[in-house]
Amino acid sequence: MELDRADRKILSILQEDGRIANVELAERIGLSPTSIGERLKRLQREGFVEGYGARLNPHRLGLGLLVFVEVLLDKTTPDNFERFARAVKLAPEVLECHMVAGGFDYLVKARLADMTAYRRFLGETLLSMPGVRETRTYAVMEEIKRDAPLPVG
Amino acid sequence: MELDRADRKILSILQEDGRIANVELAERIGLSPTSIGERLKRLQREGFVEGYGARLNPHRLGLGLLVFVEVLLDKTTPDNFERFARAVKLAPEVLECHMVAGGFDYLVKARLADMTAYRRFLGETLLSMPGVRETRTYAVMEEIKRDAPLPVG
DNA sequence: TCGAGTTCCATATTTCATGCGGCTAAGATG
DNA sequence: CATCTTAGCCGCATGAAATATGGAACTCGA
Repeated sequence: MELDRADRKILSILQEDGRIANVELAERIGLSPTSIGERLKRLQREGFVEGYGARLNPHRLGLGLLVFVEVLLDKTTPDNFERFARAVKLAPEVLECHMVAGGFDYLVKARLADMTAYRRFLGETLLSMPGVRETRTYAVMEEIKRDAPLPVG
Repeated sequence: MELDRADRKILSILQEDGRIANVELAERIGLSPTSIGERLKRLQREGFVEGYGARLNPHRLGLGLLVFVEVLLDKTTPDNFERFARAVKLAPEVLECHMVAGGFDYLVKARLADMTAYRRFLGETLLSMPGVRETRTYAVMEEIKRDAPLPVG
């Protein structure tokens, strides 16, 4: 399945403004609203568009601290990985978690109110997760680039 | 400015489905569409909602490789930081970039097609950025948790 | 008790999404 | 070359939704 120029434009615009009206989207691309609607439905059916979401301001919500945590597991039992993954998915503070190749096992991205909240999170949540042996925390001092759109062009 | 239970519910639902109809949002919360509309407009005006975006599937778009890169700068000139930040914002492969406290200066998150594309990106983009002294790359083997909603409850 | 402010709602108007039928162009087939 | 088929696009009509307006109920403080 190939994407033509119009498809990419649709995806690009929708990434920036997911609530744009179909008619406006159509005139910005140069096709009729009907065509755009059909294309968009196809893009969703084919799995290019997974959904839509509001972009919230974390600082406005009292989540002023962004941290990345490198996590090392005890390698003894292999199902430690599975249990750790399950625990991570249940923690609302954790926005992302990835298994990586290299000097550690998981990279965790989390948002919290402040350092006090982070210390509690580290002790009560992260270090209490099954199989966690060691963590290294990196607190973000400045967010240079945040949630950039995927390059579709 | 305080958020009550209805506000939080609006934000929570909109994070998951940014295109939900106002009427449906209203009945899921238990208020009239008019009230929900007023609240939503206020939430945008006050900066809680910054915008809306489509969630695209990176793998479907040929961006199968997710990497995190730790970057160290030459600390000689202070405006190196500023120039590096500018360069990062212009690179479409870079989805996030944060200045961190700890063993390195910046953490970069980038999506690329594959390792070949990453090697090109590393050489032609990252290492060519002003003031970059050293990088450590961590390729993601498995995405445990991706783009979780902010906890608003 | 009175007035101001806030929150909510019902209604009306406008705007939008969507389904349907028709049109055209490109490619396949005899 | 004629014809058939398919895909993509469009206009139009209909139903649904967003939004503006006016007004009711409630809170709070003077």
